[in-house]
Amino acid sequence: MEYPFTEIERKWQENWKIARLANASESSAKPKYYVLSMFPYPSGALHCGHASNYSIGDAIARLKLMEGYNVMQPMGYDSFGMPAENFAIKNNSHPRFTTEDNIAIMRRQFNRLGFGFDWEREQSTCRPEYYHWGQYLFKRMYEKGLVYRKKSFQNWCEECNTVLANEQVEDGRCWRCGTEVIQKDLDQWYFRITDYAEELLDFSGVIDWPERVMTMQKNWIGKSYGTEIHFLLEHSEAVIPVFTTRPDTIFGVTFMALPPEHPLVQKWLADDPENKELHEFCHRVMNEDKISRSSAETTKEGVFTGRYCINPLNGDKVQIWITNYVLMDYGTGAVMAVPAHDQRDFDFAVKYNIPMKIVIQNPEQSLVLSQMKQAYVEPGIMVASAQFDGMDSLAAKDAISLWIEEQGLGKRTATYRLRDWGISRQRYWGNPIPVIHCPSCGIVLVPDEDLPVLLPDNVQVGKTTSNPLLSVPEWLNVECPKCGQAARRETDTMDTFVDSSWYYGRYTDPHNEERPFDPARANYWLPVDQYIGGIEHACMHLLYARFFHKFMRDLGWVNSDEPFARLLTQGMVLKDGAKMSKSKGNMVDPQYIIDRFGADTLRVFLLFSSPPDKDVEWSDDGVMGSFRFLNRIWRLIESNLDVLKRGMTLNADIANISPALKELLYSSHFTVKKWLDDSLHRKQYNTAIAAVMEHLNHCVAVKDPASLNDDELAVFAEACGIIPQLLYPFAPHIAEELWHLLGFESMVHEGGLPGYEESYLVRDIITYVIQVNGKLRGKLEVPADISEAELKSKALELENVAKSLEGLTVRKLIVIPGKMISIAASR
RNA sequence: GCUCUUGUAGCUCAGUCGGUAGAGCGCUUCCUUGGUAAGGACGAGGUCACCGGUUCAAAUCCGGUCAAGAGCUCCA
Repeated sequence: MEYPFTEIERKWQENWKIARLANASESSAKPKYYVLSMFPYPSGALHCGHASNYSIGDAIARLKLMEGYNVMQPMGYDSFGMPAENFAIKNNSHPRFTTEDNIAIMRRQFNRLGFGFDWEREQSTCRPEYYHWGQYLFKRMYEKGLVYRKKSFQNWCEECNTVLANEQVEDGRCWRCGTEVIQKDLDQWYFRITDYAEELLDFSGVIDWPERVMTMQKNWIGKSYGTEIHFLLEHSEAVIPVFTTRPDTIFGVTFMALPPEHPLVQKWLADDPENKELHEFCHRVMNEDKISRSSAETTKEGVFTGRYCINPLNGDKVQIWITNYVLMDYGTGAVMAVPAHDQRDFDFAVKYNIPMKIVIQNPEQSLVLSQMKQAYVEPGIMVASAQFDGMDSLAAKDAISLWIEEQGLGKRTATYRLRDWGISRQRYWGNPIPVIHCPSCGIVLVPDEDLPVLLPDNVQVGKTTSNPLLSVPEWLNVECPKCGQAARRETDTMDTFVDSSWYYGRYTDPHNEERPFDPARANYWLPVDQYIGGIEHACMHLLYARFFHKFMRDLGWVNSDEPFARLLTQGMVLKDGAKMSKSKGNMVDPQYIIDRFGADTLRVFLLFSSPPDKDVEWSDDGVMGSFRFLNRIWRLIESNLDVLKRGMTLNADIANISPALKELLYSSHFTVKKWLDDSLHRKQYNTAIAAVMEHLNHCVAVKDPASLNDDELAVFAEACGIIPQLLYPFAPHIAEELWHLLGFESMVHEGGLPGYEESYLVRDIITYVIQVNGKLRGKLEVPADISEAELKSKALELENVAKSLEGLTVRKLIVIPGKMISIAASR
């Protein structure tokens, strides 16, 4: 007989709704706990990955509910973006409709899984009530000087008429239409995230983040310390600032490497239209897509400009080359090349026959220029470096930097790998940037009272090759809010990562019509106590959200430094070792599992199969195992209901119970202790569930409970009675039903966390293991209060022990209390 | 190339302070049963990837090797 999961799950989902279990309010005497799982893109029917991720969040939410917190667990949808637009094109519909349809499907399935989401706080980023405040934030950011427009080269597809992200360029061609991608100099909107680079490196404001994620962010931001030095252009006033992390090699500079985009290069090109070689080279390099351009495999190339600059330290004349391996947007966009001590410069110098100069000698084996096969990048002894000769190169770094500063030739500084965040997208389905372009006033922000700039509905998605917004004249053409002249709206929309950078704040005050959220309400809930999501967001979403939070803090809207105090990065659901995906055809439909075995079975399977931060390997047998586990629990309690109800009214006198029941008593208390530790502190729900399984085995081992005496019955009833509580975070429906069957009027979480008695964890008979020279030689069952002397003599008397000690002298006898005796013996 | 993670039963994974190698699934045998993709009992199955070190004692600590996976990789 299968337990009636369908009725049970429907019943308790209804009861929770009536009791408003998931609806959080700020007026509570309990301490708050904000559990948040990263919101999904509304793709329609849930897949196993959703079920798995949100099972973790719900387990945490329910644990905290039991623990007595005022828990908020909201849910929403990251509904703007290309996938939604493309989905609508494919289905010949409008993204607004397809998105809302999908949301309805997902909400229904979330409810079928029994997740305790506060639907009164639901957000969807494509709704005007939400994106209104994204525009408002954009404006505040603009006012703070954190938004700017910059012309820069972008991957551009002529056919689609849009900018492509780096990952949308495949072999130099557009991923959608296959058109060759060109680089186009475009005006794009940027957020000045680099202003916060330093602070984003500091994680002292978080409580518990995976080391891995923090390392990834630190690497991504990539702070490097170095020195900025100014090289003077020969026969000119112009200065070329360079950034280097190796000031100790400055005396070895033999050429200057500039990218074609460098302003000086651009000026020379304009001044010298006849120089074909230069023009052709620059044109070719600039039109290469960024991926292959910045790949280490790309062959280094360059052209000599015929110009020189002067090394400020030794007055050397330095050739200036235009190259394809220097990036305009890192450091100062110029590299002082030291071929003898940098592999990239070495490769380039060899190819173009540029001289090299050794300025750091290998103390092990002297370098000889003509014999060098690669650059010498290790530390060494300074040579050919004027007053620094003979110094250790590591010490020379500081000495030279100091000298440069004293001479006013430059300064010590740090550079970051992190770039400003380009947020412009030439697509329809995104949040419109609230800007109007006026021929006389220039860039004018849309006044707050005119927000939100609504996305027009009457576009024909997919019918135009360019941004569909360009084809809506009544939307596009407006009066300038300042001067009233005819003006045009900005047609770029914002990167969807902007929408997801502050949604956690909107949940705290979801219906505010005056502002994104009321600081008082936000500060009640924030920071998010537990955030849950995939590690793929380590350097994107999680970094952007931290940036936004710090910005909002600087505005005085929030009083915390970090948005997410604790972070859990969950694993994926795999099948046959690979991620479940439509293209692989290895999808499992969670709805089928829910219909056939129930939501509780699915949740238990997903949580039991591995720790939350590791991947789950899908297994039909594993699902069956979870289902059987719940059925065994059901039978245990349901078939002994009358006995159990009576037993729960009794108190046990442990002097009066059999050894078997004593073991059960131990199991109850040990299991609760382990469960509390696993679920609450270690967040290892798999082992917490395994502990319940083991405990269940002990309960089931009690045959014929009706024949137990009253003291034993009390122990048995306690052992069975804790199971609903232990099950609640993972399988809440069956837990509530069993709790209810046992006669409780309340809901499980109102019973609080289960407790244990330390005194029941002490056993009065202890099994000692005896080792002789590290080998197991015997076992000894003794009372717990035995004296050490007696224990030792008993151990030595054991037949096997005595035999293995024959002819040997005991050198050492170590007693590990409560566990074992180790005897070291030799001749 | 660099960094990190993992390697334990057929499978998925536990193993806390170094102290008797464990759960679930699967498997063997048996019992129950004309509601069975069911229930119950007993059991088998491990060189803890490999080599070395520390220790009375190593899956656990240290060093090395191998294998698998992930991230970064012209960042001056």
